[in-house]
Amino acid sequence: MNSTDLSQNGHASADSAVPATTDKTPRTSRGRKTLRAILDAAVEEFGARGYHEAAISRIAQRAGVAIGSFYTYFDSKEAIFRALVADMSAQVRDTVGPVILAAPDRLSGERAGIAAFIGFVRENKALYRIIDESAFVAEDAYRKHYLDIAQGYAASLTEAHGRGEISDADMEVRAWAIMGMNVFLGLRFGVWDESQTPDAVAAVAADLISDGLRPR
Amino acid sequence: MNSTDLSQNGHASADSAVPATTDKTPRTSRGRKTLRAILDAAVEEFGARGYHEAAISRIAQRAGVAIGSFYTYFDSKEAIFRALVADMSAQVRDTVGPVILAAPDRLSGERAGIAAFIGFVRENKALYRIIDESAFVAEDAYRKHYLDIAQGYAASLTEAHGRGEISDADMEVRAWAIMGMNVFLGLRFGVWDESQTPDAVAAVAADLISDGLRPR
DNA sequence: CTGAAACATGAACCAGTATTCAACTACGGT
DNA sequence: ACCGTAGTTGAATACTGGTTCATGTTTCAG
Repeated sequence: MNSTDLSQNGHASADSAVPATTDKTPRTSRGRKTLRAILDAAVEEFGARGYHEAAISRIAQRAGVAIGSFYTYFDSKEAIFRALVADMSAQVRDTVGPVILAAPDRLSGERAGIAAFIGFVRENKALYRIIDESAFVAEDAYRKHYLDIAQGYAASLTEAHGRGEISDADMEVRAWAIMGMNVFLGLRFGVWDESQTPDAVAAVAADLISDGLRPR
Repeated sequence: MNSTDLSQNGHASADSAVPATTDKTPRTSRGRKTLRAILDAAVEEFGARGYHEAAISRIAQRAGVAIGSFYTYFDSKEAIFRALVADMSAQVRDTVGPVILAAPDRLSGERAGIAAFIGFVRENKALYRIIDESAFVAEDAYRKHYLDIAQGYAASLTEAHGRGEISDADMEVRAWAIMGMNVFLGLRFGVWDESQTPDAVAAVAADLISDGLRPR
């Protein structure tokens, strides 16, 4: 269910006379198992109730541990939330990115990417409740998430242009435009309503991205 | 700064043996002035700190009234937030909609619409902190906002297709795609960074919508 | 086996703040 | 000028839930 480190001490501190932010990484396998349980419970809880309605006590309960144990692994409610944001962010990139690159050309890649994203969303409904809500809870993490994706996206669009696969224009603006498209389609046709197949939605969207609205 | 009713009693109740939800609409000009002050203060407070960090006491302070006065006009924190969501929602529609329709044809309308939206966002930075956060505070209001816009958008796209101005495809998907585009561009180039002109961004986005990425 | 480090426990603490309410003042029609 | 209604006030109330901590248990290297 997760993929990256999930550590909260982003900066691996070496110097430390004062106990710094005590390292909370588990050292035994029992610890790792408990951490995993807390993390999974947190995704459920935040996903179901959102950040502010979510309660540490309830996360602990879902995980089957005492409240105190939560604080053995995380410094605060915000800390675990940030860890989840970083993790989900990586998951999205690791899931959708490769799909786009694997396509024979950029235009078909876009289509596959949208379908993959919608599919991912359906399997991970908590995504919006975590990443999007981070805009109001941990704005820096939110910005980093989209800025990182947009940057990578713009770079690969520029490459595609170099290969003559797409026309020229400001790739950053395009990256943000396409990203927004994906996010909204994911919300509407991934979270709110699953009556259409991801492929059907992706086909329409990819067509829009490829050829625009202008009649043939 | 506002535009619609802002009443919280959406359903104008006529029958009422029990004082129902006491009508809080101001009756005197003094009352209207105070309400206005509270509303403006609330936009500031919510805009600056987000829903949960915002405090009624602080809104009252900003408005220069006592806490009790707040409750003379609103039943709760959520009530005023919902009123603001509805109001901003209407403002966006009333600002951007006409711009699109005023254009000679749909494609140039899209461009003008995007520019208008980014411009609006720059003048109303609290927009995202209110409408987007409503997804986590008053989800029904959030859904209504986007569902309403998308519906109107899809309908007008269908008309444009009828006039032969745009190609055929699922207009609802297209509406959501374009809406997402706008929202993200507004956030990135309206709220986060104003180094580019709305027109420049709109030009790139409109070009994408009109002709797609495919090279000429 | 053994002791120190890891880990677990949950009652108690505490800070923040939404909401209430009883007393008071200004307004506007007559 | 007078009175009922609208509006104002802010201290007190009530409650929620994040965080701490002293105590107890498990793990594991030596």
